[in-house]
Amino acid sequence: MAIEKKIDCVILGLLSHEDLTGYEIKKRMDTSLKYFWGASYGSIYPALGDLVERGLANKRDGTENKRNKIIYSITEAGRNYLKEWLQNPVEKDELRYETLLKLFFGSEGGAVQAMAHINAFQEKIERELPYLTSAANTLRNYIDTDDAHKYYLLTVEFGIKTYRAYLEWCEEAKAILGEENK
Amino acid sequence: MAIEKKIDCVILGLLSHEDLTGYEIKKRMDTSLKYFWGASYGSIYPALGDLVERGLANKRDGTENKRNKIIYSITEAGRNYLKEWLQNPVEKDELRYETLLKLFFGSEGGAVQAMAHINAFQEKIERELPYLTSAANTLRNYIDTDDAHKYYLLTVEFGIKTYRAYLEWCEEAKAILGEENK
DNA sequence: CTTACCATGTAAGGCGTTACATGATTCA
DNA sequence: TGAATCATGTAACGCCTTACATGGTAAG
Repeated sequence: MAIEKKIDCVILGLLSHEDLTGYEIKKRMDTSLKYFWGASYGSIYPALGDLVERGLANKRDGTENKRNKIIYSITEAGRNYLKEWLQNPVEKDELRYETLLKLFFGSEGGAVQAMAHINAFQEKIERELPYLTSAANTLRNYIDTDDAHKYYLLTVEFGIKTYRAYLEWCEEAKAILGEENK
Repeated sequence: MAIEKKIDCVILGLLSHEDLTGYEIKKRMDTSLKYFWGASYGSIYPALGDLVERGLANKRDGTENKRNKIIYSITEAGRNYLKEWLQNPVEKDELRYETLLKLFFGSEGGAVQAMAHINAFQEKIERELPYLTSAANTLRNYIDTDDAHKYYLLTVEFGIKTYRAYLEWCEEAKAILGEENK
């Protein structure tokens, strides 16, 4: 009943679906998980070594024509560990919106500056939203081939819904700020 | 053009509106800012000392009938520092949704368990949303008394919009998961 | 031939939480 | 009188990012 380290759980979660290298794990984080989680190599590789040491994962050599490769897979113990974490209630969801922070103190910088932050935020969201909608479409097509797809879809839908709410807010926020500039 | 530490900026931002004690700063974080930022005493008090040392804030004794109290105020240098940070583009908005993480790996734990996580999330949001809407109403009433209120309102509206999107998603997510249970 | 990508890892250092330690006051 | 709130702070420790270090391969 130890307090599970999140990085371990993320990695085990990914390994529960397929065997992966550290590099591939990082890629998954930068694509599928990037909308709600992140990690760097500096935490992934040490965590992988740790997982093997604790018997929660196995490593094997997967070198292909001289390209160095270590493939990790989940063990029975690892799967149990993952399941236990999954069972426990969520401890906390953490947000750190620097954009909101700058806006909260916006009166110090003025409306023009605040507007610029909102625009930058809006552009970022508009740039990323298409990836989410196309991911959702792909997942919907394969929803019956693997149970896991359904769960992926859930998280993607979460992203889509919140991103759309963000965009609505951007328009409203700019309207509120715009009024005083007349 | 140093890379500003966020905790410094938050504190200076709060001090830019009014003089505060460390305790009061923590309270602001736990109420007005809690929807998009957080900090503990263990980071606030050391940061305050640091700010004073660097000439960005002043401290004075504010002891009232034996109750120990140190009141901090922002200096001119502090205000400039804050303004510079406010000017710079946002570096990153960070989310760490443990709920989404557990859902992403939900196929390992099954629909019932996933549903429980969604329900817990939903209840938390439903519990907090009323505070946001009432804060928004209050702010709208005082919108003309202080320019800063407008910016506070912006962040509260962000919370309201995203929270409503969360709730919509909860219903949809449960519907998707519910189908397979028939 | 050079850019981008594949691939693994370490070291230093920053940042921040948790837990602890202490004590006054207010209110029921 | 006990609980909640006001009030300040430190120490240990954990976790993670950034930057560095290295080298192979594929594609244009």
